[in-house]
Amino acid sequence: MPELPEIETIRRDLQIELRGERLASIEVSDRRLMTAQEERHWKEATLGRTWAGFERHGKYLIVVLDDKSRLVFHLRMTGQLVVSAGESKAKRRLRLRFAGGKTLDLIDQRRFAEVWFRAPQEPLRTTTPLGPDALTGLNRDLFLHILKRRTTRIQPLLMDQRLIAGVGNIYAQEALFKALIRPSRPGRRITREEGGRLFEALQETLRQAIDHRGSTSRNYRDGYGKEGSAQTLHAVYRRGGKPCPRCSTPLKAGRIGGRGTVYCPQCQR
DNA sequence: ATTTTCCCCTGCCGGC
DNA sequence: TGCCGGCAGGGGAAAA
Repeated sequence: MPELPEIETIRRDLQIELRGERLASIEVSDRRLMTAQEERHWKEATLGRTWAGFERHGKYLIVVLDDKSRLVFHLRMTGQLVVSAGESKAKRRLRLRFAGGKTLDLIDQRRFAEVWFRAPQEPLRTTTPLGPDALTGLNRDLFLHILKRRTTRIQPLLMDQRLIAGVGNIYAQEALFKALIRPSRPGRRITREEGGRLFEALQETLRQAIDHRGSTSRNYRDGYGKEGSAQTLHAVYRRGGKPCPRCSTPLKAGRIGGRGTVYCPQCQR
């Protein structure tokens, strides 16, 4: 569910709410999240530590503690990180309490979210090596270089975290619509002009979504537990059969790489 | 090498 | 109203 704009929104919220806060307690209520041994290790290493930095790479959220150790979060499909002033009855997999009285809950309907602890000098070791961040690590030339000579279709290519980090199904579809390119086009068949257009479309799509605090179609919530409004901008995502906002032709729904995709057969070539 | 299928989970939605 | 299959935004492993 959450892609780059959603994680960025949560990152900013947590930075405002939790920077300088000291971790006072850890309650794990889903053993699938970490073993008892890992929980002991977390407590030993992080209790009493101050939360100093809030970073993001792609869809990973990275909290830096005062000793430079890090807590790494990946929310997968339905994870939420929600700060509350004190009490909250939310069903959660993890609850962190801070000395100042605030609470951070990891809420996660489908229980796919993951968390890791990383010691100060330890590499991040994300599950796969990540490509450059789609917002902060890309430029036009690098983007064109990534597309060049790749036979893979453009939509799964945009979503491949090893190549570009942060883009998921929603924003890949929206950027392709904005750039008037079909999701099924092989990367190598994208011209320089189209590639430049797609790069700009992707940047704009991500920035606008951040400005709207992310897309809530179902599960996503920001760091305060509130919905985003970027879903109001969606032109194609989950709109199969509905009229294209540009030409009114019915949008076409299909599957690419085992994932749903929607595009305008008239506008996107 | 690339692409598809299946799986990890839970809940929702549409169709019957 | 109730049941059931299909589907969901992530991502990895295994199979094709």
